[in-house]
Amino acid sequence: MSANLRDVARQAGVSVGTVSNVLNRPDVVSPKTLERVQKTIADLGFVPNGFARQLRSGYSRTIGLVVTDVANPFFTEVARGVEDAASKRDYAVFLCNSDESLEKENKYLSVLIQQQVRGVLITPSDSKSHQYENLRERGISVALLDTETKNSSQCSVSVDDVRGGEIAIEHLASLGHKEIAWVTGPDTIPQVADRTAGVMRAAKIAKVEISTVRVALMNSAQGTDAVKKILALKKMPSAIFCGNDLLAFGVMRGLLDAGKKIPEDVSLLGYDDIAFGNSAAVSLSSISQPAYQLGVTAAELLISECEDSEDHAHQQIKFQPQLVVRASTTKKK
Amino acid sequence: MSANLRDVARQAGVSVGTVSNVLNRPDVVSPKTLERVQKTIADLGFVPNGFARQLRSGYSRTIGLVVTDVANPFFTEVARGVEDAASKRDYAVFLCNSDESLEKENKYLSVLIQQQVRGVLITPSDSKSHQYENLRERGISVALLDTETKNSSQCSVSVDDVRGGEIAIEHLASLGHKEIAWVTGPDTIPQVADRTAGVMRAAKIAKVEISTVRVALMNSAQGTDAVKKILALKKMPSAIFCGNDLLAFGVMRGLLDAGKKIPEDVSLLGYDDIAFGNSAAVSLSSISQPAYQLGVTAAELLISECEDSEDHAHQQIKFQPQLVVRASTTKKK
DNA sequence: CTCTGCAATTGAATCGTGTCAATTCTTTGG
DNA sequence: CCAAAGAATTGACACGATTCAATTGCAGAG
Repeated sequence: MSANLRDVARQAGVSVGTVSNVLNRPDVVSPKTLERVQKTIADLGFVPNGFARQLRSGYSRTIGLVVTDVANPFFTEVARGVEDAASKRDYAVFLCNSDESLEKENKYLSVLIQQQVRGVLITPSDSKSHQYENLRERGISVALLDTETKNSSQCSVSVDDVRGGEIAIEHLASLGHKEIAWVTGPDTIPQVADRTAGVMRAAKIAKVEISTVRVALMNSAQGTDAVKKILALKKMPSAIFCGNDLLAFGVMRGLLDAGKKIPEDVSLLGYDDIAFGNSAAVSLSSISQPAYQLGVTAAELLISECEDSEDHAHQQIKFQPQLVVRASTTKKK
Repeated sequence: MSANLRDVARQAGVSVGTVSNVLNRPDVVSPKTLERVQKTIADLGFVPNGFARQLRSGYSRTIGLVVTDVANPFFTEVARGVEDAASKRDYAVFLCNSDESLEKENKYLSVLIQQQVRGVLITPSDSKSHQYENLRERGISVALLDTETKNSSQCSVSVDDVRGGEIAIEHLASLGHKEIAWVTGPDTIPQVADRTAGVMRAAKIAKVEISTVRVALMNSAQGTDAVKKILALKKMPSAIFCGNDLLAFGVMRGLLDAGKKIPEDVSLLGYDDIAFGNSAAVSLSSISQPAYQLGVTAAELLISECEDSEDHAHQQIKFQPQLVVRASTTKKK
């Protein structure tokens, strides 16, 4: 059996209260007892029992992170940010993967409630879902990640996806492209909806024609599938903009297999700017997002909300995306 | 405040013990008290407090997963497998990222102990570490992931890394390469050590000369750095074998930047066969591992150990790696 | 030498549930 | 109608850390 607080107290010749103070308010303990007790703790390999702690205090030190796709490097970067920030404040993170399915998302939220997490950071897989209110009623803070919130009753950390869509089209239009394919997932995904809005707005201004090609999931395989649909369009676009980089890699592969040259025959632009981009067959131009920073900021915001829930002002933080030009986009010939 | 067991007992006019029985062993309670208590529970919206429950029972339904690099798609595949398998048995997963640092690993293990996880799945960042015994003494099961164990006192699920190293060199040797660079991380990482062993054994048999190039971390950036060292070798190798695909992508980039052609000037072989491989500048030949399967198997094994710890026989399961030839390796000219 | 005030330390009570020996209630066979 | 067995219920204690009112120790002032 592993040591508990009482064992430490006995061994160090002090009371349990003092050991507890050593752990939670070291400043009230005299330096020499502090040192002695700490040594005993180390000797016995004592680690406080989280349950007991939580039972007494009523709160856990865990948060949940729900993302739509862990296989997407963008989200692993976000997750690293969240984890580093959480770990700094001694929180542990449950990572959950919703695969863009509302059903899986709800299932994981139930699990998180059961685990009594203190807060949840979530990338919604759907724009409207009332489960979050349910969480708040149970005293679990919720912050939206990579999605902007309409109402100011919650925190959110996002990147301006509308602007991202605009930047992309502005870039392609400035290279002379007039027919552009927009390959992306369902509009129920908030980020997709926003990027689409930006695309359409910029297209109107730049007088560019957009052909939308929908896929069910935003991964590489579906990108390759999408190429068939693109080639079947009545007019072959001179540029393709993809909803994320994974899709773009799939599209790239499909195009190359079909004998198309990038960027000579068609320009290709991705979204997320994941690290693999410059190792791709054709180095991929993309819209960059501060993924790690996004994760860190969101975790800090959430934890601060958890701990000072009284005088916490909800914030909506929005980062700006940035164009990164590499080899896959070029002037229309 | 939300209702507790005592409130329910008072309201229903029974003792706390009976309410507890209603929840956990309904068969010993008489039908009519059962019904009455259940109604009271519903009326008060009572939900048992998980902390207290777990404190009393001593067990949680969580496991920890410690990997050396979440940014590596190989590990995200493994993680997906673990999560799916765990979720099927109603376990939640803490994902921790050791970044190949023993210090971070130990810190996370400590956090996991605090959270009273039921078991830990770990990819050791170092071949010798006694912390695991410590976990077992506390009743936390430990299974090794992607690493073979020497002693049979624990479960492990791994891929035959020695054989992987052999396959790689056999492949390159069969293409006529006689001087091969082996680019990899420190030998303290068990997988690296095994692959190195396989490389050396096969090299001896095939009479191939190996130049080892060490990097500190097995990521893409360090791969690019390693190219300088390769180019500085007294004799330029005709083939390069990398410890994982991320390294290989970095090396690929460095070589292309240096004006080398792949595979004409130099063949390049990776390890892990991650999904990006066929989207790379030169489609990457690699040694494939069943990552998802690895995760599923490990999680199932660990959970079965947790639940029948008495009559559980430790197993060491070993998968076989497989050669996948794409465009980056070819006959020596 | 005593008194005061502050710092350090103590340990019993507490959080909400599970357990189990003890107790009460119910049933049944004679 | 009684005794004994079996079923149902009770309630004190345990789990392990936190809290806080009470106590002890100590230095400095008078």
